Amino acid sequence: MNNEIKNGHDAVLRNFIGYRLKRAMNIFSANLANVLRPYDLRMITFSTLATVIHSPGIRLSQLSEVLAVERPNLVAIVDELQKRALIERKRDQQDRRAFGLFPTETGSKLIHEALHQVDVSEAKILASLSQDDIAQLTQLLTRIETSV
Amino acid sequence: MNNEIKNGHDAVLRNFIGYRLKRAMNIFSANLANVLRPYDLRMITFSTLATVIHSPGIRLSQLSEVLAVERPNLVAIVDELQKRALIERKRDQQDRRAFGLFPTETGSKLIHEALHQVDVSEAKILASLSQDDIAQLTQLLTRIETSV
DNA sequence: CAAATTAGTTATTTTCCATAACCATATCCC
DNA sequence: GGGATATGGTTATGGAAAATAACTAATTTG
Repeated sequence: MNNEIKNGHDAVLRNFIGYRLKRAMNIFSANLANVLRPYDLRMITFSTLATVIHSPGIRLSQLSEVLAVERPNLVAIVDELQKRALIERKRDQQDRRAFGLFPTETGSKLIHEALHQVDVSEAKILASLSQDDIAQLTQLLTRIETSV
Repeated sequence: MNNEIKNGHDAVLRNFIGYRLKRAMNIFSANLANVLRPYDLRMITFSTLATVIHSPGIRLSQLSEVLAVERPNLVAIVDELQKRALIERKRDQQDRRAFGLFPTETGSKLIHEALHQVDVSEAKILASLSQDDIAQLTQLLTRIETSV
């Protein structure tokens, strides 16, 4: 209804790119949560599993750097995924402090299905943007990311 | 150093706009936290104060809608700002359930200074983008936001 | 006027994120 | 070789953020 009026109150904040990024991101993350619910995955378990699939043998500490999650907080995530038999920890024989993380067959199937669904749902959100728009957006976001 | 190698592990996730949005947003929000620290403001107190300045007399429930924060969670925020004498609650005489929120002189000065600093710091992050790039980005983000 | 709605609040829970401290193993370097 | 130092994973803990249920006072609706 009166979306204009309501949202007008945040006119000051709308001057900030950070604010707009957050609003846009909220749409994606709310959507992501919905899409992942049937798979009993959250954003962080999804990201973790997807990364392990892409980089089998990756270590928890590497995962921590890549996903920008503190090491301690990843332990429970990895535990959970292992308990559900989606990934497994294998002792590294060269460095016996470390584990390599590997997907199981189940985990692999699950994440591929989930990835596809996430893809589909993102496409819906972005339906009003052209391919060029999306490429442009991706590029701009990448430039922001690499600017630091 | 080997940023390429490390970040390469998230190649799967990089296909998602949502992931890139989150990464970009993280840069802004980490920066924002730093800029606001000297003012003893957090993102949420900053947004609240800025909105009250722009819309004096706004109600907590309106604020809740605008900022997408649950009502109960705003109570403590407003309490805090009021305790610090940055805003005040004034009973609405037409509707005596409600309060209007108004900035104090102190609050107004503080937020204007903070807003300026945030502006400056955002500009630094966006230094490598042209004005056109920024306009383009803003427009794309707005389109995403209004697509739902 | 009774019922339903709205504004604000309290209380509580869950999740998220960060920090400190620890054990086991590996590396450094004298 | 062996002690100091660093690294990988873990435990424990606390604070901040976000969500829900339920309550009160006041207003609106029928």
